[in-house]
Amino acid sequence: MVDRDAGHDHGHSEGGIDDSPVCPHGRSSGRCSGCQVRSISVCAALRPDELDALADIAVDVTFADRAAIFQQGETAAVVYNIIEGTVRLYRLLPDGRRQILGFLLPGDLLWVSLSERSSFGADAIEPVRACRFSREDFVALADAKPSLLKSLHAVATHELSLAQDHMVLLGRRGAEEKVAAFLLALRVRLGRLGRSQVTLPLPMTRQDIADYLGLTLETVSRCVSKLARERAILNVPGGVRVLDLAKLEALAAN
Amino acid sequence: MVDRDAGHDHGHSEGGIDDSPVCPHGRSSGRCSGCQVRSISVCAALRPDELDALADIAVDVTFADRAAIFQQGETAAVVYNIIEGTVRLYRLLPDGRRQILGFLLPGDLLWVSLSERSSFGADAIEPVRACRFSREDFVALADAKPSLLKSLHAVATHELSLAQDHMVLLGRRGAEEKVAAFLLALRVRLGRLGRSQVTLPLPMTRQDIADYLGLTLETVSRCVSKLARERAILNVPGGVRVLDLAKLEALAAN
DNA sequence: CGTCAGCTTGACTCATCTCAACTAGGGTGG
DNA sequence: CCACCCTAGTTGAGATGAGTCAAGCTGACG
Repeated sequence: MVDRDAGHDHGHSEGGIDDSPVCPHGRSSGRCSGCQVRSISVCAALRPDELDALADIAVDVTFADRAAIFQQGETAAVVYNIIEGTVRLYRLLPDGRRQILGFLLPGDLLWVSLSERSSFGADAIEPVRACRFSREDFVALADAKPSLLKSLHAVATHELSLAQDHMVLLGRRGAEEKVAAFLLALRVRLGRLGRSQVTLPLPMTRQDIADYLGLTLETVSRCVSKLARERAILNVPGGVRVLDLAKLEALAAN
Repeated sequence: MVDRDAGHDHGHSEGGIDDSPVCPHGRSSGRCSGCQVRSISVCAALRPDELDALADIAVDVTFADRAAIFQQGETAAVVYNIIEGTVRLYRLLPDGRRQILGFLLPGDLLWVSLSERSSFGADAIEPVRACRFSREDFVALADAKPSLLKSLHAVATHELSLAQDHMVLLGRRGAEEKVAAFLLALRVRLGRLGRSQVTLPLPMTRQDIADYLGLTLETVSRCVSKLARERAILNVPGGVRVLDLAKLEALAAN
């Protein structure tokens, strides 16, 4: 439990590389409207003119693989909308134990609990492109556009529901069940993004999965091997292929 | 894992006993403003005139000890504001395993994830008094009063943060640590309600605590006994007295 | 070609679960 | 009023799932 996944030690690199506006000083129309994740993110709630207002306060940023987006305890007054790549959210205990709270995929919103210091950290686990808003701008826009605020609320409610799923998983499921449920949930989310339902990319390490599921990396590895041995999945480089969906679903027990 | 806590079998009793408005057909002024939990609930965000609007759509209801407030899967189009008593929120797996998602205390908001079918159930674990709103009324009011909507959003954000605490607890803490952390968190919440910080009432059963912490009731019992043996707490009927706060905090390790 | 991070696998340990017996308090009905 | 029952809680002894420690594998990269 001590020299666990040194990934976040790469931190402080403040991965922002490209900090220029999407289309510097350009006209707004069409910027957000061409966004590939708009239809599945908060922005979907906005009318075209509101979208332009949003585009005016948006900055396109990228983070390198393993870059820290922000750290637990930091007061980051920003909101990100993930466009591409995967982000892990985590919370650290004082003694170094880590719990991964969730993985963010394109279309997901990453907000630092408005104005307080963040209770969690976030880093990129593959190259990430995101849309950044300053907290003030974003809040001002939300104040002005009730539809955005309602949409935000819907997002928060949805996240709460995901958090509840996660609690059940952590508190009341066995190791094998956890792994199966994790893969199935990922499958569904990728499906909603229009990605393959069969070959699941796993950009996170075993340690990440373990910290997400409340297990050790060895246990995760053993469970994955077991699933592969039983021909429920097939290990492929960088991910996993679902061979027997029904068997996986039976193992996940819901 | 089969005949666990039969409490929710008492269900379907639909505990609503007193369904009459707070002050039937009466004038509104002063109803909500005299509410003992107003200052700590969503309602705190409202101006006096808005409070009157709220009072007009509020219905005072009570639930008997062990009564189901609503059940998982049910489409309950309501929002409750807890005034008195304790409520447990739970989620059931198909095979009967239960995870308690949280305990609601006076001032907490109980909403059924607006308009969808509820992914969790709720029941009273002692006599409960609550303020009920129909979903439509509540949403309409939130639409009309942005301050209420923002307040709601703040509540959701706060709950998300609590859920994250809970995930860390479930995924990365040992049994003793879990029990200590549970007692400390309860202490803080009761403190905010102006209740004793020393004698903590525990209206929930050991099984409830176990299902909240992801343990078995025997393990909870053993941990409580151990804490008592070490003079960190003292078992008193219906609850627990905190003897050595520092020791408890050390055990909870945060 | 050597190194290193990520992953796998095995052997053993240990925390927690399971099963079971027992105690205490409260309510009920004969 | 007492005998009984029922729920909640406690405690012990033994079983077991997951953790720990350790060795070895593999592919990427300098």
